[in-house]
Amino acid sequence: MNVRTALELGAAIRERRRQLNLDQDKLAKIVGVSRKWVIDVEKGKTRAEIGLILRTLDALGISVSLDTTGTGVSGANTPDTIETPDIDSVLDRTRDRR
Amino acid sequence: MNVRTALELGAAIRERRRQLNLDQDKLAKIVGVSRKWVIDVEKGKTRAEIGLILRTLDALGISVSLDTTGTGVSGANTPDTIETPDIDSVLDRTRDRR
DNA sequence: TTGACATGTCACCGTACGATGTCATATAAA
DNA sequence: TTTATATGACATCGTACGGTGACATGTCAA
Repeated sequence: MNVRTALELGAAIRERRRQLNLDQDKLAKIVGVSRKWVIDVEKGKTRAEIGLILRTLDALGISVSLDTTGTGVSGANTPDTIETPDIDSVLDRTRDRR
Repeated sequence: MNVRTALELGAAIRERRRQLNLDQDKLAKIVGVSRKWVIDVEKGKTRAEIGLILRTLDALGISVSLDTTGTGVSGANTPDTIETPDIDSVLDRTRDRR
């Protein structure tokens, strides 16, 4: 499953937690966070700490893998075709994702 | 590439940034964070905000995919073999990952 | 050498984190 | 009904966030 936002991440965590028959309190104790934190994260909190998120995913048996999507920001940038990244186009793709 | 810690994540971000010939300042401007933030994250900051991390990965053309690793916390938990998750074993797996 | 650039460190500040504990709804079983 | 459980909302508090701007290295080319 691909994830691009905190909302999707929260949904994945919640879904997996339920698969494992854990309630928020049990998961919180396992991960070592407060139940409030679990609630917020499952709701898609964007400012949650990455370390806690990773511990949560780990506890739920969810592996995280990264992959470079084809070209990246502005084209391949192979050694002999170095280009200055086009900041504007990047901003277009990044804009309004708050 | 699999990621389990903020340190590995930071390394991946740094590596990809360099692949794209971006300096920390350019990446910071693209993502909308300070250069200091980029420095800290690349060093493996565990308390960085997940929303900013996701925006950074997105800007770098790094896709994030989640996958449930086989059994998960305490066994399959198929509908007719529901078990109460063994918290102790989970704690064993989660312990000392600070 | 000088100059420009990339990276890292530092102090300051406003803001929000995450923990704790309590209360309010459900929902379901006794 | 009562009881237990699960989820969510709320206030409070100490701590660290992330931004800003300045300064210190290091590297590399002119």
